[in-house]
Amino acid sequence: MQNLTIVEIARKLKVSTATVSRALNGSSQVKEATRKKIIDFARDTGYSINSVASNLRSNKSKIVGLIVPKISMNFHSEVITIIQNELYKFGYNIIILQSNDSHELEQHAVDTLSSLRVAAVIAAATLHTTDFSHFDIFLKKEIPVIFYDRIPDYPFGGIHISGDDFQGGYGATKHLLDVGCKNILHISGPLECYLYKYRSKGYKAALENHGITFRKENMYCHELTHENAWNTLVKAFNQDPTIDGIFTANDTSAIAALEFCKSKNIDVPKQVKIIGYSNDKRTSIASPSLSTVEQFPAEFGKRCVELLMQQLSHEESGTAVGVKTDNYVIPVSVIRRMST
Amino acid sequence: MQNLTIVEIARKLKVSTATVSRALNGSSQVKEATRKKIIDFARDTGYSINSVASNLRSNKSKIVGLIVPKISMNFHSEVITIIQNELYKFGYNIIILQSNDSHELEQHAVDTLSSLRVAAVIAAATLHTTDFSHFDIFLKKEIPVIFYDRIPDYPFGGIHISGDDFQGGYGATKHLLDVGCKNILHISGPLECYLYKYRSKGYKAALENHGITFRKENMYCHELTHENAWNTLVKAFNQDPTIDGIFTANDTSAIAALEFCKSKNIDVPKQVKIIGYSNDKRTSIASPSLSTVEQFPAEFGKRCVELLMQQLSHEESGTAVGVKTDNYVIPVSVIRRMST
DNA sequence: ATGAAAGCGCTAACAG
DNA sequence: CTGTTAGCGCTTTCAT
Repeated sequence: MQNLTIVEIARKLKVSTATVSRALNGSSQVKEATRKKIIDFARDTGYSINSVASNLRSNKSKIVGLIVPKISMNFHSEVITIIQNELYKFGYNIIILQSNDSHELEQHAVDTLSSLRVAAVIAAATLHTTDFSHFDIFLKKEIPVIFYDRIPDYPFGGIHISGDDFQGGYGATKHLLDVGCKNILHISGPLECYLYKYRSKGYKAALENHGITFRKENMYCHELTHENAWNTLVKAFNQDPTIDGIFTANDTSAIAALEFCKSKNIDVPKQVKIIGYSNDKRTSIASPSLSTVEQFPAEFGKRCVELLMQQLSHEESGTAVGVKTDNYVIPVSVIRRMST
Repeated sequence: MQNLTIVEIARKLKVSTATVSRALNGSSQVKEATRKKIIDFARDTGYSINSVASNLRSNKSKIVGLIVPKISMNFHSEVITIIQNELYKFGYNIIILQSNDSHELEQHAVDTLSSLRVAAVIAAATLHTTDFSHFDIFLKKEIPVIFYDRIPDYPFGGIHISGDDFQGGYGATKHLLDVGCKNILHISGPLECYLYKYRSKGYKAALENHGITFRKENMYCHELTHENAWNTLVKAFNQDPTIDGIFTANDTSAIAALEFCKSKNIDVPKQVKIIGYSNDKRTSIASPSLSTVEQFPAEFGKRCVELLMQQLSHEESGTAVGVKTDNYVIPVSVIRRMST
């Protein structure tokens, strides 16, 4: 079946395409009778506007591009769900591209979104992105960009929304200290990544504030897979069996730590206490349930959309003065469970 | 910054737009020197093709629309990840819309994708979708449609990819019987939904094949939230404390069952054995770890893309003879863990 | 309140 | 191998 166009509607109804377009877009300057005639005809014939043509002509679209490492990551999938549902309220849709934490794919995603002429971009960079200049293309075109979670750690355009990673790291470590730990192992991700950098800074600050000297043998940095964490644990406990607390910068590693302790008959929380990061769904299921740091993904999502719509509406009203640059921090909260 | 167009490139380089277009699209009939000149210029000036214009003119796009209940559902997020990564190999991108299991939103998603003129559609319907006629619009326009997981339970166009829900239900129940259960409770989702209908059929068939009469008091159907499952468990165990096996049609309910048993000091697996469905990440973390049915989401994703590309390439070569209709079934596999 | 006409940026005959 | 030309379907002045 061929797609019906407004030209055909216009011909059938003996009006001009301009009128059809107006009626369909709810312009106030169409006679009620004419409007009804057009709307009814469109409905009955199953007319569906060609957004591609519309977007080309008007040079705007209602599509927001998302770049995320992997949508199957619990935190991101929750953020995205919220983003989409919030954006829906404003008639926007999202197109999602995954970088799989590969710089090359991220670059490609940027190119794709740029070609697609999306209205705005929301991105969580790869673990290894330290240079964000490939995002410049959006800023140059005055396309709003919002980075969340994996944000640039240096002055860069766009809006940055991060969790309070320093406070998260500080709070998690302080919690372990408060419940009696003296020798805390920290398993961190790569320090180039904003998240891990500040979580570990929080870890160090908490130690210092409690009169404990940071020892670099107690901190390991690598991609936070289950396997990596396990290997680190083997090494760390071999070197120093007196470790009595573990703070991991994600929950997968905390789960690995829990399983490691079980396998070595180390009692959790008696001998070793564990706290993770992100409040992954699995942490509350584990036994003992794992303490962790709640990041409030819904807040991230809402904040992203709120700030985006702010910019987009400014733009529409011509009030735009280039792309806004700003930083927002979402508070975190330590969740105490049975592992501490 | 204004977007550079091929018209401007053509003018600067003193060639025609056609030549620019050809060079940029890798046409073989452009002199090497000309091509290089154009490609270089485009790269240096940061030209980015306007896909919107290109799509409009050529009446095709490299975007596949996805409609899913919720991307934060473990199974779906895994399927989507695979779909996107597979599609990437063919230069396609995806635009994702969530129905939140609402019929109204699903309808809206269909409208949106239709307007966007996507190349194809991949959909997992809402829990309550029994009438799929709103998807007709794609079939009429000869846009390939692939339903997965939540597929129509009656002859309907497009390709249907489902897990082997009957065998899954059968296998799970048989497994409980094999390990000694005599009185098995089945917590199912709404039977209008393909998935649950066939899982429960499998449950019944397994009972019968083992000489056990199905009793309708042992089967409850409702949306499978943690809370609903909990309420059902309270009711069921009040009525019949001799239940010694529980087969839930999703993992959230299995987790609820496990927690329920713990709260009532019912030993799992000694007094009651539990098996869920989907191999959610949480099931292997639970303690005792939960048996479940693996659905191989990666297979779903790969199959979707494989079949899609088949159709899309047919279409391209003009071999299309309407939209293909077919059914594919992905095998499942019972995973035995400590809960049984 | 409506119509005529121009054109968004690109592709694809067709011609040379 | 390259250029000319005609739109894709829609929105948007500018008239009337």
